Amino acid sequence: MARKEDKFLDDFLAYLLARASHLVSEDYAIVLKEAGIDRPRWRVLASLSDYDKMTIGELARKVLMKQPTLTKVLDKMEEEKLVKRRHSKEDRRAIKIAITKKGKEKVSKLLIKAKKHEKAILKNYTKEEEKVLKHVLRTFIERL
Amino acid sequence: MARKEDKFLDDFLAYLLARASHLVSEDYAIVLKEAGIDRPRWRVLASLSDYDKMTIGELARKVLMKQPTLTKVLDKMEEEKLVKRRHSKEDRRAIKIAITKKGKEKVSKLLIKAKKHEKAILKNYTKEEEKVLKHVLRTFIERL
DNA sequence: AAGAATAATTTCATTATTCATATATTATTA
DNA sequence: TAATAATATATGAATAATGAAATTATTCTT
Repeated sequence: MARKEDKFLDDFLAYLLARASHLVSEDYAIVLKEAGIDRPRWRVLASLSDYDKMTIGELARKVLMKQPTLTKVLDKMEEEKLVKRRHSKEDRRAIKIAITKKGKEKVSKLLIKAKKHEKAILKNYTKEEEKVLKHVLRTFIERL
Repeated sequence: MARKEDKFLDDFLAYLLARASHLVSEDYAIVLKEAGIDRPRWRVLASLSDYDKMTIGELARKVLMKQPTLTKVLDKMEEEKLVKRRHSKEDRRAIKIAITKKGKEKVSKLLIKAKKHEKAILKNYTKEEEKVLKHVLRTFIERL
């Protein structure tokens, strides 16, 4: 058996993505564990640090969870005072999720660590490679 | 709010990977559903189509599952006659998993469809972009 | 205003996942 | 070589995730 690329999986995009994603986020999971937070919560807080006051539906798409799953995560996070629920003014069916002060404090340190972690992972690649990688991933997300 | 890249998540590698991976594999899940197979089984069969007779531990790493999870998946797949267990000759603690004729038949059509699906996803990108993307992903996997 | 659609929640049954541990085997080492 | 450690897999119980309905409240369409 010669080159890896001759194998199906080692040249299969969906697999390369899944595996790379899995490894990268598993690697960062150590940081999360130290901070005493799990992945769903981290994702919610990180999302809210970009877009505060999303509806639950919007947030569910961002964090790659099903809506009923997210509802339950938010129940716990609300109890822990990391997020708040507010009825949307525009659409009173919808609920806007906002991050609390406590939530912001928790996430701000993690954001810095996350960026450091990413830098470490990308240090062996050129700026150009990083640019292509992120561009392609970003456009996948837009198109799919 | 200007560009997406100014947001944390939209420039955060782990998130871009997770989301792209999620979307790509969700898109292919339609094909799997039609074929009446679920993701764990598909991953096992696809892995075995490259490397037949892996031990359970090796396979678990390939398919991104914990060993106990995989053992249970294999129990079902063995019952369905998609795979076989054999004691390893070199190490009698270990068990080698082999794909059966039925398993091969099942997976061969899916491999073709998977490649088609990938081609469709990548059609908007240059060969060079595809090369960089896969190279970076592959080296993540090797290094992490 | 009626009916369809949407947002979120709740419930329930099913299935999956994890953790810790058990068993068998192999490797190490004193 | 006997004891100990390490490895590969299996198992069982506890926990969690998922999917599919049914529910409530609200908004949109005509």
